[in-house]
Amino acid sequence: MRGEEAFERLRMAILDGTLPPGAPLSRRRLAEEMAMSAVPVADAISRLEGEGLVESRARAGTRVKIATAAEIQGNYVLREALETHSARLFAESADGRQRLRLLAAAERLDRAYNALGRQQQYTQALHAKVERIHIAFHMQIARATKVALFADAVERSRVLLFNWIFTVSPDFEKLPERWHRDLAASLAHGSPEEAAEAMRAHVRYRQGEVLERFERLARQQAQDSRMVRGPRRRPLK
Amino acid sequence: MRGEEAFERLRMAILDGTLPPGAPLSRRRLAEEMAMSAVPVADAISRLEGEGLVESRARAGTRVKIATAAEIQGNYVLREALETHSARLFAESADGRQRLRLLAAAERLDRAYNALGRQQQYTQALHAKVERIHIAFHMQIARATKVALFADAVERSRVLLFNWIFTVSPDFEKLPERWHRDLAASLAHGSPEEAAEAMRAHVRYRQGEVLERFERLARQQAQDSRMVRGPRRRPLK
DNA sequence: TAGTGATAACTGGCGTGCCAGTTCTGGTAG
DNA sequence: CTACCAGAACTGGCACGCCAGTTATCACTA
Repeated sequence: MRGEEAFERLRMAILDGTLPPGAPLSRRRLAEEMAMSAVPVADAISRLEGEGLVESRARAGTRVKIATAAEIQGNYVLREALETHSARLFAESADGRQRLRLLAAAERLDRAYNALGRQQQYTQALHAKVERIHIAFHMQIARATKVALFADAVERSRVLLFNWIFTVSPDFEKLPERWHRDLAASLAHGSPEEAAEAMRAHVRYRQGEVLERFERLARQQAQDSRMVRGPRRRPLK
Repeated sequence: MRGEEAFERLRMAILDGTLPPGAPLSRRRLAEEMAMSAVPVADAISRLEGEGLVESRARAGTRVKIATAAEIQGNYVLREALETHSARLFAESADGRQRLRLLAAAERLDRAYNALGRQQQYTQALHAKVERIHIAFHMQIARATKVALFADAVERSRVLLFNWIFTVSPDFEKLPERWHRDLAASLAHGSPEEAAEAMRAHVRYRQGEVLERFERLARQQAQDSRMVRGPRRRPLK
């Protein structure tokens, strides 16, 4: 029971940005914060490591995983495979009610993104909120297939990027006005092939931009740490 | 170190059929067998549970997961998504050497299946050996993409079924003579679309048969356990 | 014989504590 | 100031042992 609680709380903290990539996860400190012993915390961390959310080096600390550009790239490849099939299955077999709900969800999601684009400045809290709606939209498609194993795989792949994407702040004002509404229309009214192709374009759409931002960020951070390696290493957090 | 060892050994034992679906995994017994304490074993089991290979109920025992028909079905859906994309990427970007190697691997794999079909009787050891070649063939396609995250996802989905499939013994003599050679030819010489469609057909090929066998097996086992529930429950192992 | 129930054996969850290895800190020498 | 290094502080891996809850056993009853 306590192990489950530790797992869920840590997972949530990573996903909502409370524990950003690179944040240290000390077994003892977390155990104290959650009012339990170190054992269930260690088990939770071990499971999170299995999901790829966390990285630990024996006796040298555990931190929230910092993705490499290659891993971001890989995540997009994986998602293209999963979500393209998800779209195909949706177009093949979703019922009328599911199609209508998807169109409505796309409407809400686009509104949220457009509102984000009109904000004066970027805040992670707002970004996190909209990304949660975004993930819900895609999960609505995946879950309509009624195949739990498949929907779970889609969710895991989304969750990985969901964490990583916080380290960049996209140009929200440049996103297409009808970004998801057009996608939803293809899924709801198009053939399976059209739905799959629409989703493929959708997944690929921001891949290049995100990758480029990540690489720039990684170069910058490498340079930062090289600069401080002269006199002394900086305490990471 | 010991935890890693426990994890790998248990994983291997599940995959090669030493621990078939339903086999009990007692923390203390395994710890004794592997000459370590219960902690690393518990951690390994926890991670295996995260991968879906094992199922544990608090204070009532842990066993190797017995798949339901719905999960088998879901596994095929997931694999269709992953492997279809895998095939597409292979056709798009594999180099000449990789294509030649794939054709050769298909040749070997078909020979192994044909040999299995000529065997007088089914033995699990032989089946396991051929299935390992089978999985290696598909991983050769996935790894050619050079996308680790994606190849790992393909492997995980394969591994799940790899365990479950042992509970049925297919009609090996009815398998197509050139089952994988034709697939490999499509991947090595066809367009990305042709490759994807060939893989789709390949994945779907035995899905129906496997599912039917599983359902029949499940019904039979349910009936068995209902019969012995009259006088006394049978010790499961 | 079949059914029942007390109980012994066993299960996974977890608290405590030690260990060897890594990282951080502050004092010292140049 | 900078470079260095010894020791303090902290890290994750693991052993041990207890606990509450589940399951198997077997004498006993009808």
